[in-house]
Formats: sequence, structure tokens, C-alpha cells
Amino acid sequence: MITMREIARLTHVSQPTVSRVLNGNPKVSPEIRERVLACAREHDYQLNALAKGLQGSRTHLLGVLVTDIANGFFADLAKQIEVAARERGYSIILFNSDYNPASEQEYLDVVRRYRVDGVVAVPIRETSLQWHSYVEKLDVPVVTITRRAPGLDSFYVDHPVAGSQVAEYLVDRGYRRFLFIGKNYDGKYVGFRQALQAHGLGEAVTNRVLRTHDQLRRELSDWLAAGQERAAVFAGNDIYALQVLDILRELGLSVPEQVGVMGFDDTFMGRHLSPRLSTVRQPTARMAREAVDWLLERMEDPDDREPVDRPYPAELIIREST
Amino acid sequence: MITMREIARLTHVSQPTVSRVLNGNPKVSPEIRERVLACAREHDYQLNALAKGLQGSRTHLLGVLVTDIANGFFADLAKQIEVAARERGYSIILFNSDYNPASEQEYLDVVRRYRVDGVVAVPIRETSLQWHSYVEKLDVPVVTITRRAPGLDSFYVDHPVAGSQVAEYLVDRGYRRFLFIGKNYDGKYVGFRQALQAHGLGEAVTNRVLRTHDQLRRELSDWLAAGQERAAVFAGNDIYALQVLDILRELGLSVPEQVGVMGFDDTFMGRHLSPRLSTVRQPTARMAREAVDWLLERMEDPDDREPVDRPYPAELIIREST
DNA sequence: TTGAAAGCGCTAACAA
DNA sequence: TTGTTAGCGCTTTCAA
Repeated sequence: MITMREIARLTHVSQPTVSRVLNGNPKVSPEIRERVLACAREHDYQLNALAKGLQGSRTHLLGVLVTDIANGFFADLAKQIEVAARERGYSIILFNSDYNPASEQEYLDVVRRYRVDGVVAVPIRETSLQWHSYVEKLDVPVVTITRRAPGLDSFYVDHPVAGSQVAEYLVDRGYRRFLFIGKNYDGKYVGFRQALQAHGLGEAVTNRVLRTHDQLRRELSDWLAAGQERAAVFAGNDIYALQVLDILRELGLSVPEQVGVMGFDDTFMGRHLSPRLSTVRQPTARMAREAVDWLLERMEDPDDREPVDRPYPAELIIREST
Repeated sequence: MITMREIARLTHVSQPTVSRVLNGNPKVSPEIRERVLACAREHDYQLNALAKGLQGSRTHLLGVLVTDIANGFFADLAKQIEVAARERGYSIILFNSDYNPASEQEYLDVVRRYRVDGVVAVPIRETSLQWHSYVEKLDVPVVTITRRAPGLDSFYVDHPVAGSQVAEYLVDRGYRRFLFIGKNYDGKYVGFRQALQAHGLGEAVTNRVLRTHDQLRRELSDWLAAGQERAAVFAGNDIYALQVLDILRELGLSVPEQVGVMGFDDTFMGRHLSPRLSTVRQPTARMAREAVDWLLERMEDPDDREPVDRPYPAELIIREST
């Protein structure tokens, strides 16, 4: 591939002059500018981003770390981040931790090797001291997205708040027994439970972790058999909700008449399921855009050391399943 | 961040010696090795991949271009590629063309700027001369994945063949009228139509492009009204199929009794839809792994100029919707 | 086994 | 306005 030095040789100017032309520096005579540009075009010159990055200036690379891109929500998030970044002249190095802490840590090393200018990350355990210390160790700005990491720049929908919104809605709708599908330290569950406790329904809520479809069916069926009150299942994400709907169909229960189902993430799919899925929407595009913008600002003056905590409102999307 | 030169200073050796130690060159005395490694560990040394890449050796970066990462199938594909690449010490720069040819071309320039070692791509129009010329111009190996690009390295499921498999199956199942959802130049449709023609059913098949949900409902309802024979809809992907199922439900038609529905891609979702979706599975993980392997081989000896054409078998997954 | 020197392709500082 | 020089952090000769 042709280099600046080569173009310089061909156009009989110095290599830094070529650099000036190609970088739009106005202090170059029009004739030279033309000659150089013509030559660059002719040979299809492409800047060597590695050499430029080596200068200590910008690499124009952003690291993006998600837990699982195969999940529609994160796929969409990654897409939005990529769009926002590209509009600002940045490219994306993508990484998938797959909920594996070792991978997560390894990736943060890779990110440093490539001297990315910043990182947008969905950590596995955002509240852990580990995440905090990883981020501190990195010498580039990191924003945590869709999760709240105390003391670090975070752009997120407040999961406990969203969980409590769901609780309020379901109680209002007449549900009196609740099963959450997901980990018990999930913020959504924490908020969900708290709100239910405030309604005196603290005993009526529990959770199950989704391991296999068959196991979930057994657990769900047992749980349903264990009480009489109007029951609702709050799934930690739309994919879980899809499986819950499937299981309820297998069990011959009708939704929402016999059991209510609430999803989370507002994946495209939910809008066309049967019944159409009630769920919680996050303002993904806005979060992604603002997180990237903030990252770029942080790069400008990294000394501006006040971590930003930016919660976004979740929106209940009520369809047919509750 | 600490550099080799700095480690050299601290351990009283020359910088190239540090390089040797860190690269596992055996011709270094054990004492020095220890000292250097200890120092590197202590200061959490990370190689500057830009400087290394600048040497003209490897950047250990792979470009991945997909048409739409928000589509579950491509998200999964990207994930598999990333996994395969990382196992081999490569990182991924991701790009989304969003079916926009300008973006596609722009990305190929970005890829060159970062001097990636290779590219795995899902082109927008794989048969176009444009794609061919883009790839030729790039000075790194490119493999086309999930599409067959004549004359270029391609790892794909043969869409026309898959389309004809679907046709054979549906005819065998007793269907006699067929609607394909997707573009008329889609390979699946081409093969689908041809196989139907061979059965004397060439007049009984047509296609519709999915623009909006409402429009599709009108078109689908009109098409269903226009004939008596047993009808099947072949959706270009599972997401279309999801929407078709939804529309048929709206129209009060039961699947598969009144209309059959076939998807494509075997997205996770399909397994839990109601009715569970019959679809076509591609061996994504295998394709991804082998494409990456081939790419790495190509890098070793780029002179080996015989383009590989690697078709994979599609697998019909028959569930409840046909 | 180790070090000195050169150079990858670029930017930045300084001179002319 | 243009050119000269230096240097980013590494790898790669070539000597010692």
C-alpha cells in the first residue's frame, strides 16, 4: 500500500507536506495541494492508522465490551454504539465476555494493547470491586452502559427502579403472587421485591434461575401449584419471557388469564409473539449516543474527574401478556 | 503505560533484550529473563500492538463486516467468528453495513487503514462486480461468508439449493401454492421457484417484499384469497416468519392447518414460538470457524491463489408450522 | 547471549 | 509556505 513518503517522492515535495495536504492543513499552496491529492487518489492512498496512533495522538478506536451479542438487546446496543461512534469517526473493536470474568479481564488487556481511545462496557458484575479496579487500572476513559457502577461513569436504566415499576403495575393489575426469572442479585429483582414488600407482598415473591427449559418447566409448574392467588412471572429478559410463554402453553395455561408474563428489554420479537409481550423498554439509542459523546468529551479533558451518573427512565410497554 | 525501553532501563539491559524475553526467545540468560519478566509483571506491561503492527508483521486484527448485527442470525455469526478468532489470538473490528452500499465501501477503507490481517464479510450483493472489485483492491485476504461470491473465497450455505430443499419438502407435504417473503433476486427464491417449476408449479409461486407490517397483511390476505389450493409461506428469514405468524393469527388463520409457514436461519426464538417454527438451519459455528482458519492460512501464503468455494449443507428443521 | 543501529509511517517542532 | 529533524514503541538485522 502506498505511503506518504512515496507520494512525496512522486510529487517532488517533502513527506510532511504530504501529511499537511492530506490532513487539510490550509498552509499549502494550491498547486502542491492539487498535485498531492491527485496522486493520493490515483494510488488509492489509505492512511496507516497504526502509525498515526503510535504518535500518541488518537487511535480512533473504541473498545466495546458486551456480555452476549447473540442476545438481541445487546446486539441492538452494539449496533447503536457502532453507529454513534462511526458518526464521530471512530471504529469499534468488539468483545463478548459471555458472562465469563476471565474473558472480561483478558479483553481489557487487549483493549490496552490496541491503545483504544475509550471503552464502552457492559460489565458482568458492575457493583464488584473487581470491575472498579479494572477500570481504575485502565488509562483510558471507560463508560459503563446499561449498568450502574457506583463511582464510575454510568449510563443506565436503573434496574431496581424499573423492577419496582413492574411491581407497582402488576399489583395494580391485580396480581398477588410473583416469580422472577433471573439471579437474585439482579437489580430488577431487588427493586421488584422491595416494592412488593412495601405492599405487604414480600412473602409472595421468589426467583428461579433459568438453566434448562425442562428444569424451568418443572419449577414453574411446582411454583404455580403452590398457591392460589393470581400469579405473574417477571422474566429477566425477553428471551426468558419467550421460554416462559412456551412453557405455559405446554402446561395448558392461558396468558394473561391464568398467568401474567412480563418481559424486559423490548426486543423486536416481543411485538409479534402470541400473546404480544408486555415488557420494559430502555432508551437504547439515546443511551448509546450519549455514552459515546461523553466518552469523547472525557478524552478531551480527562482531568475533569467527576464521575457522571446518568440514569434513564424505563418505559413500561403494556401489550397482551399481562 | 510502561514501554520496553523503560523496562530495559529499570533492569539494566537493552531494549531488544526485553523484546526477546517478552516474545519468548530462548536465547536469553535465565537471570535476565527473570528480572525482565518480574519488572514487566510489576508494572503491568502491555505490548503496544500499534507499534508491533507498524513493523509490517501482523496486527492480529480481523475485520468483520455484516449486513445487520441486530438480526439474531448475524449476531450469532459475529459471535462465532469472534470466538474462533480469539482462540487464535485475533481481535475483531466490527462493522455493520445496514444494507447500505456506501457504508460497505467506507468500511473496507477503514479496514485498510487499520491494516487488519484479514476480513470476514457478509456482502450486500455478493454476485455484483462491485463486490468482486472491492475485494480485489484490498491487499489482505477476504472471505465471503454465508454468501457465495463467484471467484472469491466463499463459505456458505447454497441458498438456491436450500430453497429447492424447502420446495421439495413443501410439495411433499401437500402444499400447492407458495409465497416467498423477500427479494426476487434472493438465491433462496431462485432455487425455490426452479424446483417448483420442475414440479409444474411454476405458476403457483410468487414473492412479496416486506416493507411494513400492515402492508404485508394486506398483501398476504389478498394472496390467500386469490386461490384455493393448500398454501405455504416461505419467509426469507425467521424474523419475517415471526411477522407472518402474527399476521395469520390476526387474520384468524391457523398454522399449519390452513397455511404453512417456513422460516430461515433457525434463530433461537423459532424453537419457542407458537406454533414452533419449521425453518432451515445453517451450520454457523462450523462455517465461522473454518472461514477464520482458512483466512489465517491465506495469510501464511497469499500466493496460493486458488479461490476456495465451500458450500455447507442446510438442514431442514421441521417443527410445527408446516 | 547481548547490544547497537536502523527503520516501519506517521506527526510535531523548528528552521528556513 | 515548505523542508529538516526527531521520535512514537516496537522488530530486525548485524556485530560483538
